[in-house]
Amino acid sequence: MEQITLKRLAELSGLSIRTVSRVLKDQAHVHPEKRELILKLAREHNYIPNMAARNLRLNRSNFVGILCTDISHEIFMQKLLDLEIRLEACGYYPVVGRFTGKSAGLEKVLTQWSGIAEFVVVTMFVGTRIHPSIQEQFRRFPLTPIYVDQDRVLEDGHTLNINRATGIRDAISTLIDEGKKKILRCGNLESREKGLQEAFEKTPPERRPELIRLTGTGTFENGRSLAGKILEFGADAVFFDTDRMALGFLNYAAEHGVKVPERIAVIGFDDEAGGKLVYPSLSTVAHPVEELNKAILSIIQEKPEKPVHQVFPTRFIRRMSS
Amino acid sequence: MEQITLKRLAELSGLSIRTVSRVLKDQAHVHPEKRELILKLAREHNYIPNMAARNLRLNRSNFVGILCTDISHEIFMQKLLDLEIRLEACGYYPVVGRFTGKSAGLEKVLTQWSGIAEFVVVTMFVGTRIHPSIQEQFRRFPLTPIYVDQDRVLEDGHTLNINRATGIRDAISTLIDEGKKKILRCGNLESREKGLQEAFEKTPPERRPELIRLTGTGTFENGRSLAGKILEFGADAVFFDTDRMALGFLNYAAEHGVKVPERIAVIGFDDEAGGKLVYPSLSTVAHPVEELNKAILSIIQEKPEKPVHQVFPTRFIRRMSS
DNA sequence: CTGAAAGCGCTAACAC
DNA sequence: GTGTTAGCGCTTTCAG
Repeated sequence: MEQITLKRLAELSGLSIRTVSRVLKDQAHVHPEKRELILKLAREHNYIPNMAARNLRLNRSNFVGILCTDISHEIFMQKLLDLEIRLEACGYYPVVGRFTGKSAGLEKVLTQWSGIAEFVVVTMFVGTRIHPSIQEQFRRFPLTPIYVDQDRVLEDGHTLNINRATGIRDAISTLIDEGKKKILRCGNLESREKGLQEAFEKTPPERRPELIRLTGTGTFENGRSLAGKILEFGADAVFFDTDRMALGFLNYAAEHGVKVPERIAVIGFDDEAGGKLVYPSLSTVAHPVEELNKAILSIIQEKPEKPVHQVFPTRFIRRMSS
Repeated sequence: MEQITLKRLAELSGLSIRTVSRVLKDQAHVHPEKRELILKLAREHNYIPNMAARNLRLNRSNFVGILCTDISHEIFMQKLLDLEIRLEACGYYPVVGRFTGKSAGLEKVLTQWSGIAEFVVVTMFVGTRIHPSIQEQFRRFPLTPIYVDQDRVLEDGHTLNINRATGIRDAISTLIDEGKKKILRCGNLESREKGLQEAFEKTPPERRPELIRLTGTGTFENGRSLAGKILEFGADAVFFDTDRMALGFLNYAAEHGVKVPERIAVIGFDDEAGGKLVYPSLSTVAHPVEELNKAILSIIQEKPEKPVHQVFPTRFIRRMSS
């Protein structure tokens, strides 16, 4: 179906483009009769403005690029969903692309998005640091990056970071306050270390429980396969670096009749949806999704000259497993 | 940062736009020296073509709208992720928007997407039928809808449907073949009925198990709260209309020490990721995600004149719960 | 009140 | 080999 244009509408009505435009944008100073005529014609021909043309002319856009490692990862998903709703409320729409940290793939995406989006929200797994050459690459494009969760300030764009320590500290503190004597931490994400230490440090030495560390890859399978070992240690509480691992552990516990939290309290990190579905439901540390997205939106709307750099705290969510 | 344009590059080099364009598009017939000069200038000024302008001129686009009820729903998520990868491989990117079936919200989205995307993939929950007035609305926009899973043919666009019966029939047949005597089906989705009946009908009357029906809302909570009742019925197998419900049941079973599948076999529908995480892992019926998305891609690439109407079968995935 | 016209940044047919 | 030019569909300034 051929889309009708302003020009064509002008021809059909015998009026000028300017007048047609006035009517369709509901501006004043048009003779009522001519207005009616144009409106009628527009209706008959299903006139729909071409946003690409409008945006080009106005030098703006209503799309926001979202780059992430893997949207299927639940945390990204949660963030994306929340962000999408907020964007849409302001007439913006997310365009999504994958970014694994490779320069080649990024080049392609940014090329395709140039002139169509103005901002690109970059959310990667923590630990996947943006390489300086990638920043350099961004600088070449007319797209302003909003780096999310890079754990440091990247001067070429806006940076919104997440303080993982707060939620973890509260989680561990709760365990300590409730008298746990042997806490095991499973995983090897550096980002989980600080909160753990803070919780121990603020506890008087004589009340500090024993702390055991066990490395782990972060996957469900890994959590499941480490479960036997963790139980052997005789820990009465375990903090997993990821909900996935914690869920793997709970899976094993359910299979082997290990009582949680009676025999061992379990806390994860991420607040994935699965944590609410299992029995017992998983205590965890949640990302500051809403706060983060509000900040993203304000950047997109206000387009601040100066780079914005903010940090948002995580929070402990207690459920049944602890 | 001001983006440099072809025009400006032409001024700077003292050559014409045409020549600059030739060089930048790597076309022949340009004097090597001039080529070098332009290339140098382009590099220095970070020339990046404006896709909005290019697409406008070429009357095409590299964005595909995706409308769905709720991307956070895992099934949508799985489909979206797979589709995104396929699209990106061909230089297309998904623009996502929410669509709850309301005409007002749709109007806004379609308006913003007109001229920017050419196709809109519409995926709603089954049972949420597209109202004719919505189809009418689509017709007014220069966007071709690709209706997914509407369980019937909508003539104003392409329709790709899912045959739920195949997977469900296989699932139930397995239960029957393995000697289950009392099968309970829980849920009230009409779309789950056919496969169930097919399985019973192809079984000789004397071997047909008893069939009990129980309505259910489809949620995790609902599955959990119906568990007691289901067990009281003395069913030795239960098919849930959704994995969510099945997971709720398994959660209850784990809590109360009910052996699955020994005492009761459990099968869900949807193949959500959570089904692999629980213990015992959930047998389920999977959507034809890849096949569906391949079809979507081929429509987008080939832009067939005639509406495409296809149906894809679901399939049974056996895990530990049955 | 209304219209002519410039121009957003890019493409490409058509000259020379 | 290279330049001129006419748009894509829209907005908006400036004249009348």
